[in-house]
Amino acid sequence: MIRRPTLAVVAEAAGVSLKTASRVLNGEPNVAAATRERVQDAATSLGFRRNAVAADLARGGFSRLVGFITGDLANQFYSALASGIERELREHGLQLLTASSDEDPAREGSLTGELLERRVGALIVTPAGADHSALQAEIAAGLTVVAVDRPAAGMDVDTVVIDNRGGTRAAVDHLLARGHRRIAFVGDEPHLWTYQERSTEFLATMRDAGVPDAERLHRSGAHSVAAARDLVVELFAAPDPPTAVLAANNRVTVGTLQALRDAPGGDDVAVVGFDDFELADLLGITVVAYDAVEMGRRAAELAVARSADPARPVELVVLPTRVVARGSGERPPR
Amino acid sequence: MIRRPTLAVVAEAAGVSLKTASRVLNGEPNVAAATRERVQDAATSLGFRRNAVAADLARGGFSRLVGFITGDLANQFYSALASGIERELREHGLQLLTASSDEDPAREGSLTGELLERRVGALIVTPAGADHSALQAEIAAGLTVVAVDRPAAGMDVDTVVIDNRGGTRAAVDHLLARGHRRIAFVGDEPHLWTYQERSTEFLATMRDAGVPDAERLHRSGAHSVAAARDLVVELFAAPDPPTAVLAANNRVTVGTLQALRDAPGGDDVAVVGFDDFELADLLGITVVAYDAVEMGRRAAELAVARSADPARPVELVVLPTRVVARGSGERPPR
DNA sequence: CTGTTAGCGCTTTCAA
DNA sequence: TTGAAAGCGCTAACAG
Repeated sequence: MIRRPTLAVVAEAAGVSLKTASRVLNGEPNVAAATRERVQDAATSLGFRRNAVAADLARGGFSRLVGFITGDLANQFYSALASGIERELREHGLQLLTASSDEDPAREGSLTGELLERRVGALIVTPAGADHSALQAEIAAGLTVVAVDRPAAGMDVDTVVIDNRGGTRAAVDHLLARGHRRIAFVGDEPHLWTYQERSTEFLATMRDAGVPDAERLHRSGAHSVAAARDLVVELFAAPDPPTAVLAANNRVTVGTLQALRDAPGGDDVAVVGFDDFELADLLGITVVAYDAVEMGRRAAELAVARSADPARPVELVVLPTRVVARGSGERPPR
Repeated sequence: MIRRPTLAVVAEAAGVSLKTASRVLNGEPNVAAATRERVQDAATSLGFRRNAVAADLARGGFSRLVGFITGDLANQFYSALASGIERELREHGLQLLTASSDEDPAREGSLTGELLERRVGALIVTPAGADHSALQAEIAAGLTVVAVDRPAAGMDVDTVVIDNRGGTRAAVDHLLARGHRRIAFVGDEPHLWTYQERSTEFLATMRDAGVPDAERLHRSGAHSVAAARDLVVELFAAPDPPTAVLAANNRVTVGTLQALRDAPGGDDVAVVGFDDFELADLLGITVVAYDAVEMGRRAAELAVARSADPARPVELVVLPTRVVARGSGERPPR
């Protein structure tokens, strides 16, 4: 492997000291124009490329990298986050280091370790585990941590989430306004924070509307499309079935649609799904939508802000949601 | 910001030399068990965390980072690639640095530069631009480059692609076998390599089947869902319309479905789409599918292999595709 | 089995 | 406006 020219080589070629070359290549002021030009020429002709590894080491402290630890990069939602994060970081000359935890808390821990070894200046996390005590120590040592999509249990860090409660309430109101009373709620695993928010608000909204016994049509545990489908099939096999379904996330929505497609009269059931998805438009599915890319961008923004000013107050950003009516949610009760 | 303990501090606390501490913490052999334990204890009690930045610099050459430059991380397909890459890299103790080019060649260039400054050991690229001459010099300097999804024009590097031609032929044969002759092809921008492969093979397969004038129903330029929809509407407004459509990628497939939904008799038209997508199953769309995560994994594998042995012959990996019949592609011609 | 001595390529005082 | 010298925290010979 061919050696790359170092700053020293460039300096020598330009007939200046190492420091002067450094000044020029970093765009620092106080260099004579002629000198500047000489250095620049030498650098380009030698094919010089600064070594960011060495630069970060010499500067001490943190590297110009930011880590993002997430459940599964292949997941539409997380990759939208990553995209927003990366874009914002780039504006600030930072680079993004991504790592997938597969939603496994143990793995989340080891990934955190690896990123810390790389001396990331900030860590953006979609917290999977419940115990982040290890991170606490790091925060004390000056590490910036930002939680995105859900809060980090027991940690007082900057956080970006969407308005889960408001979105849920809007969705339920949307259905109530069209005359539905027997509205089913189908949610993911109960230990998930987003589930809890949505579930709680569903029940509260129903109660506020004076609908008794909303729990009867309230289900959880639909972590996969298949599980959601089964749950919905079951709901419609029972007496006094729902006339509308609020699917608490996009996987549940798909499962619900599968179940309704095969059920007699399934076409008449109103459906509102939480989370937008690519073909919801084509399928005419009414959803509670929000901007995941923006969510990532805001998280990165917070990370940058805190790195710059560690003393600033901890911030909680709540992004809005909106109901996008596409047909499925506007059907009247049978 | 609190200072982190360095190796020297750990060594001192354990009463050994710096090098011995280094040996223990890197799991190198030839250390007495007692010493090992002493060092390990000191490290944990001090909360030591090795500095990968310093380690990489000391080792010289490349860092243990691999860069991935891609069109748009928010895109389902690219994020699947990223996911596969990241997983494979982790197996080898490497970390992934991602960057989105927005399919802009200029941006691709500057991102390349930034990653090179970080001294990435390899660069995995979905080449957007046509001119990679800058990269050529880097390859000569020992950089490993792997192209994924499409070849890098004019560069002789390891490459992972899918069998675009085989997939196209299989799709066309699938339709021909059901009696279709008036088969339309709707493709993306003609300058895209994948378009060219699919387009060419479509025409060749039609010719081989003895279908004259296949060009009549052959269209390109559908870079967005809307453009695809318009193109399909147009095809069906003309006399002697197709009885089947081969949509050359998933965006085109969606546009095609939108157009057919609104067209009289659109339900009878057979549709096969290139690229699988999340709800194809629910919608009953027959597609040419392949494994994007695996594609990423293979690319990372090649990157690792070449870094280990720069002299190995350049490899071209062609991943298989398969037709997944779900209904839309099995309709007979009217 | 363990330690000593040089750097890696850059930034950063502090002088000149 | 420019330069000299001292590290950043670690690895890598090479000795003992």
